[in-house]
Amino acid sequence: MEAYTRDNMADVLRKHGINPTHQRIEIAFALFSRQEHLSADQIMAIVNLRHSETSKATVYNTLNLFLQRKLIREVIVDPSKVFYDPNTRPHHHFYDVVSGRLTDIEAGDLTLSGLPDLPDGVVTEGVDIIIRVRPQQTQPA
Amino acid sequence: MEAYTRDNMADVLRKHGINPTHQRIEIAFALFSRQEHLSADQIMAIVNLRHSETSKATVYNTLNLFLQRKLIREVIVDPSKVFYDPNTRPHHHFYDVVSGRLTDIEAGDLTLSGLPDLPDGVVTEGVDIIIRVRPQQTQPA
DNA sequence: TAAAAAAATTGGACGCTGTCTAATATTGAG
DNA sequence: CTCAATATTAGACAGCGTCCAATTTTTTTA
Repeated sequence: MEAYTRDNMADVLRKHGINPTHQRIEIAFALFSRQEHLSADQIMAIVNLRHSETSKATVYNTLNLFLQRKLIREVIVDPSKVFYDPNTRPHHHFYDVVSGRLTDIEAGDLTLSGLPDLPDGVVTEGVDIIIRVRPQQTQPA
Repeated sequence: MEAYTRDNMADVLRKHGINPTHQRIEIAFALFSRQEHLSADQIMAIVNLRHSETSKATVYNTLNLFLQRKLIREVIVDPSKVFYDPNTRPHHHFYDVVSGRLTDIEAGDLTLSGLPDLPDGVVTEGVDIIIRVRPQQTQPA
């Protein structure tokens, strides 16, 4: 899988049982071609750059559909908005609390030990690890 | 430090450089006496149980002040609301995605190894680890 | 203590993110 | 092509959190 084109995005959608409509292809293409963490409003802005063709409702419908079908993940780090992440391999995040920028940490090398047993009757759905960072700076007094 | 009373909450506030007003004491008492993760609206409900005396603006002002002064922490797990956590010792969380319940994981026993170096020019502000769990259940087809 | 200054609180308007609904448009099957 | 199923839409709406200017409370000063 080298380049992301609108055509192979359609295939990816089909493989996940999603009917590839224009809007869905554009939204998927926005996320996958950039390989970035984007918020819903950023995605809407990108998709409507040339001519407005996708409504807010469709952006949210589509992102939630992609989430359900596990085509993308959501990243909850900012209290005011969700980010959508086209990388579904196991990984974690640096979060720059000043700029709001998210950076991936590959999960490969990373181990978490000493976790207590899960409470009874529950199963793990996922593990989110977020390293919050800020630009090093001479602190104001 | 055994019991949390309104009187010793005032001391705690003073120790953190916060002027202990009625409203601030009630809000701190709500969080510390319960040792639970509460959202702003839950805190407002608790504080106004007997007679309404604290406005929404004050609840938010106060929680943000407590955060600044590092009296409490915020926990960002639910896209729709922030939880406030009176436990500032290093620890992490189980989050039941169905009930929304948060449970502490003491950081003591827990180690994270294999972290890549920080990006240049940034310093760590904190590490959040969230284990998302759901009640074990025969899955509907 | 009284008077003045500083700090905190307030209601309500507001903005933003995300959901919902009912109407319309598009798609796909036969 | 026709019909049914699916997707999209605009706009109303709801919830969380912020902001503002006016008021109240607290602290300072004398």
